[in-house]
Parts: sequence; C-alpha cells; structure tokens
Amino acid sequence: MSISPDTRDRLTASIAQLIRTGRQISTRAASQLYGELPSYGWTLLLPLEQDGDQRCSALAARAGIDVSVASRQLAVLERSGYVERHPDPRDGRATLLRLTPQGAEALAATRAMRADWALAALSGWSEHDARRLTDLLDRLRADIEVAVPAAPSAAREPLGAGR
Amino acid sequence: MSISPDTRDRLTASIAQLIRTGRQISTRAASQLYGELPSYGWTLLLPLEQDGDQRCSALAARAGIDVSVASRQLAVLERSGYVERHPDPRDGRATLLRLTPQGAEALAATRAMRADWALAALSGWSEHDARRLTDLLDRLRADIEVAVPAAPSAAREPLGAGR
DNA sequence: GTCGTTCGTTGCAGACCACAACCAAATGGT
DNA sequence: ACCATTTGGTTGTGGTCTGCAACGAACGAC
Repeated sequence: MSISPDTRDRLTASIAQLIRTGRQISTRAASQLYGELPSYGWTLLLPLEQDGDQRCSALAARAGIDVSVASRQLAVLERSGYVERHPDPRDGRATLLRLTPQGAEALAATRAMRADWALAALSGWSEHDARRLTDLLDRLRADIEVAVPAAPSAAREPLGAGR
Repeated sequence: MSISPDTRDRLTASIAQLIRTGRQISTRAASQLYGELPSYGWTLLLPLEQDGDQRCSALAARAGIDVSVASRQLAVLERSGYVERHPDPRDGRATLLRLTPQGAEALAATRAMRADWALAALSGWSEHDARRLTDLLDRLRADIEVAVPAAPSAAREPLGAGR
C-alpha cells in the first residue's frame, strides 16, 4: 500500500543478494570473520558474554536454531574450551553454559578481527549512513519476522517456552 | 575511520542477524518465497529471464556458486521442465540454458507470491525508507564483496581454524 | 508414587556447498 | 594435420548446517 511494486521487487532482490553474499563470505572468508572460533561460535558465545550463563535452549532460541543443533555446536565449543557446563541448581535437567576465559578471549580476538574487516568494507561510509542502514535493517528484520507465516514458535512465544 | 566502533558493531550484528533470519525463512516459509520452485530456482532462473539464454558457468558465476553446484541444480530444473538445454552453436562443449514457458510461468507465480508476502512485511514502510534501504543495501553489498579477500591465501593457512 | 511435561542428547535424513577427477570439445603451436 | 594445452560441464566424494523423531532423565502436579 505504501511502496511501489518496483521498489518492493528491488528491495527483496537486494535482500536475497545480501543473504547470498553473506553465506559466501561465511564459507570463503571464515577466518576473517570468525577467527579461531567455529563458524557458529560467535552466534552462541555472544549471548553468553552479554547476558551471562544461560541454558542450551535459551541460546538456541536466541540464535534461532533448533535445540539439537545448538546442543551439537555447544559440545564442540565445550571441547575447544570456550564454554563450561554447570548444572542448573534450580533444574536438574538443564545445564547452564558459561563462557570461559578462553572463550571470552577468542570472542575478543574475533571481534577485533571482524572490526578490521568491517573497517575496510565500510571505509567509504559516513557515520550517518551506517547508522541509518542499521536502523532500517533492524526494522526490516523485525517486520519480516512477524510477516513470516509459520514464524518460529520459540521466538514468538513470550518467554522461550520451547515447543 | 569514518564510522564509530559502536555503529560498526551494531551494523555487523544487524547484518548477521538478517542473514540468519533470511536462512530461517528460506527453510521455514519456502513455499511462500519460492512457490513450486526449488529454493535455488529463483536465483538461477531469474538471470535467464532477464538476459536470455546463458551457459551453466555464467549462471554459476552470477549466483556466486561453484559450477558443479549449478550443474546439479540445473539438472533438477531441467527434469522439472523449467529449463531446456540447447547446444551452443559456437562452442560444442557448452550448452545454453533456456527458460521454458513453464519456467517463466513458475517464475511469475513465485514473483506474485513473493510480492504478496513482501507487501505484508513492508506494509508499514514508506516509499522513501524502502528505497533508501535498498540503495544502502546494494552499496553495502558491493563494498563487502570488494572487501572480501577472495580467500585463497587465508584459507590455506596451516593454522587456520577448523570449520 | 504415578503421569504428563520439559530439557538436552543422539540417530537419522535432507539441502547445499566445494574440490578433485574426469570426459569432450576447442584452441594454438609446429 | 598433429598433438599438447586449455576450457566447459558432469560426477564422485566429503563436509557443514539444519530440522525432526526418539530417547532417558528430571521436574511438577496430583
């Protein structure tokens, strides 16, 4: 109703292309983006750093992946020494993941590496444009998530109710 | 040097999140996005519609995937009747892919379906914002592509992290 | 104590991807 | 014309990421 068909098509095409490009650099320049972390390390470790210890299901919901996937990936991260498992004192079924010093260090190293890369990619950008793009991007993602028909049940539940 | 570290971090995070969201809806709402086409159908068929008959390697390059992947996916599209193979009159090794009427029809149906979906997702957007986002997105993608170091050197590093 | 529910792990299958090996055709030097 | 090299495309193989289903263990309600 608000935007023209042409703009709409171009926008969806641009999004698709960006997603494709993102997937490419994920596989091609993994070392530039993730450092010594496995490719999914960033997505799972960052919530631990920001919000402290969490359980597997919470991380899975945050990352938007199935619990089984998170379980496997966290097992790798644990073997690499980036996270530790601690039993949840309130729930014997759950285990709380904790970021280890090595994990925090790897996260920082990856952050620095990614910053260098982004610095080069965004060298021609103004603060104004970058911030505007970020805002529009976040808004777009939020709108997309609500518009997806069978939206992620876990993410749409008020409080990580799993399924 | 132009943008602040905070904005840079937020922008990279937003991009990563959008890519993740895109992957999700690709698997979860595939019927809404691709219709009766396989998920890669859109990416491969669209260049055929826009620029006419092309060879496999050209489509692969356009899509940013390996030729072997394109070959397999085109085989599926051919079995589904969306593309035809014609020998290249100028090069006996190559085969030109041609969009069939069924392929064009499927493409149009997918386009309409995607338009409906995008219409809902972008219902709250103004023409101005949508167009600005598209421009920024394209510019970003172009900058990212040149910033990615093509990765042959970094990927062969012995110390490279496991992926 | 029993029953239904939830947490996390594991088995399984599918989609996508790239590299390497390979065949067929074109190209170029002699 | 001949043969070596290059190029276009297919197939074999292996790897990653993903979700679903089944499972045991622990929780909560009764």
